[in-house]
Amino acid sequence: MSAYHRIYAIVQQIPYGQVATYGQVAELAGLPRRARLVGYALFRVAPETTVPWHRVINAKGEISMSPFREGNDYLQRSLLEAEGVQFNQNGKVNLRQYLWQPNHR
DNA sequence: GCCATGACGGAGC
DNA sequence: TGCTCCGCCATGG
Repeated sequence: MSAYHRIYAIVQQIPYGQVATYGQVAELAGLPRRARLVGYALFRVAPETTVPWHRVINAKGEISMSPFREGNDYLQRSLLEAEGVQFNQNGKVNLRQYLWQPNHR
């Protein structure tokens, strides 16, 4: 089983209306300090799976932009807003409010 | 099998 | 408060 597969398994557990950070997903997947791999993994699978990739954002509470995404980053924001996640003026979400807390169910 | 890459994170200035 | 730099390492060519 590849590291990517485990990452996807974790992402699928993120509840509707909540978000998780790359580092958090990496840790839960048993891959501490490999946040970059999480982002890379999602980049490679995004268009082909039902994984809620849009619920994964960076530690700052922002959507990670990349020229390779060609606008998918904006789509991500729309999908989150559709789930009730609110963004502030700086394009950030309040992690204290929306961050997924596995322990807390 | 070697090498560049990359949706990050966090320390340092 | 904000920008830069560096460590991390699986994947693909």
